[in-house]
Amino acid sequence: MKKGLSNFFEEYLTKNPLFVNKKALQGNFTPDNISHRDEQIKQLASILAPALRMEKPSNVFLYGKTGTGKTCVTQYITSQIFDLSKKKNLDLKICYLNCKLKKVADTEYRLMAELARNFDVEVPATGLPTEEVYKIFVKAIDSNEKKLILLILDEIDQLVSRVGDGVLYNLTRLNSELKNCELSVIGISNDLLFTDDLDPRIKSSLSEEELVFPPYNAIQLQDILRERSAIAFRENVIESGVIEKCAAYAAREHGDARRALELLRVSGELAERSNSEIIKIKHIDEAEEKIEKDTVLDVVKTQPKQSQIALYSILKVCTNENHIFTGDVYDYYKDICRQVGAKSLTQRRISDIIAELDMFGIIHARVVSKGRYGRTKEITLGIPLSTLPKLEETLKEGLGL
DNA sequence: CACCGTTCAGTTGAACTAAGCAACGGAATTCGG
DNA sequence: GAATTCCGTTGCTTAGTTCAACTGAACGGTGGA
Repeated sequence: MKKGLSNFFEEYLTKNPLFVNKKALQGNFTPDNISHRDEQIKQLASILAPALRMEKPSNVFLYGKTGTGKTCVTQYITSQIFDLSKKKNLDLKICYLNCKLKKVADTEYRLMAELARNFDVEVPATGLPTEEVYKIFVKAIDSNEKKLILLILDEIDQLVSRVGDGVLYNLTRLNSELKNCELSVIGISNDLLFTDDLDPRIKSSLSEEELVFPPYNAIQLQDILRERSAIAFRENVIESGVIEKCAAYAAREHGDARRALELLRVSGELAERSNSEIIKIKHIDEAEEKIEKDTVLDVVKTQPKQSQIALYSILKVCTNENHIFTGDVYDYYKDICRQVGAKSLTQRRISDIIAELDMFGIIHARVVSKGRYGRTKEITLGIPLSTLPKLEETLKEGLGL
């Protein structure tokens, strides 16, 4: 047994790996050149260029669906600016914040607290007035030397939909309060119509410039995949047609490049695991399934207990009927709570939780009117049937059922 | 048949509450002289 | 007497609750053709 294991490891090491540099396919990788985004790069670069003269660049808004390169382009440009500014000894600071992350930047207080922490100031998680946190932040950045800050707010639409646009107003107002310091905001939004229901004053001051990132088409995705795979894999390990199929998959999903890359990476991992010398088309199908399963499980595991109970109820009710509504779920939910020994929340809250689960894409909840028989949310599962058993098992385990 | 008020089962927004936390200030304790 | 520690109070955020207004199409009744 032991012998077998060490043999296995030895064999593993002598095997020719498919990957040379797996990082190139991972989400946070910023490549040296980004294809099919020349226009956006040029524009964003020229908008942000004044930073290198220590002049405040205009505020910018970037729109585009997920995986269209918004974050990638921004990070590429800002890191270049940062490098250059370092060489020239400029006091330039770049803050990147993802507003979607729960418990990090999903309220005004937490956003400011997190910003302040970026400047090495400790801010308690609660207890202070938000106004006070603003003061702390201002004090932290507005020291004697002149300074320029580029604030990148990713998924800013999430923040605004949760807490309203007052935050943005306060942010823009901040500049007038700062004496030696200037602050530019780069807002990144997945929602193209985001600014429509924004206070016009905020809109005009915050989106002085706007950039739209169109989705990639299949051909462009292929280019990107080829480029990255050239870095990531050894030569000639990809069966012909694999790239094309990956691209096609992702193009179907509104041209999401991140997804395409992940698909290719996981395909590679699966191929390697199955001792295949090359990545074959069948690995893509396996990868597709695995990604779906993994992301869902990942999201579910990190959900608070109450959400898990709610989801479990939905799952259970769903297996019996195909059209299910909030009321059914809530009844079942209360049962489960009793079984688990958890305090059951009100229906009001469950309604919100269902909406949250919908946002994660695990379920689809649609408000329907059933005429005289009321108005409710119609809930359907948003995940493939193949992941159901595993999901149910995970939930059961997490809840101790 | 077309029109219209009623009705249901939640949805949705707003005000409110409890739990945790921080800061502030005064009281109690400690300490060195 | 000064410095330090220790509560108690006040005021904040946040998650969740309570309250109440609102919703929108099917139902069922009415009236007109």
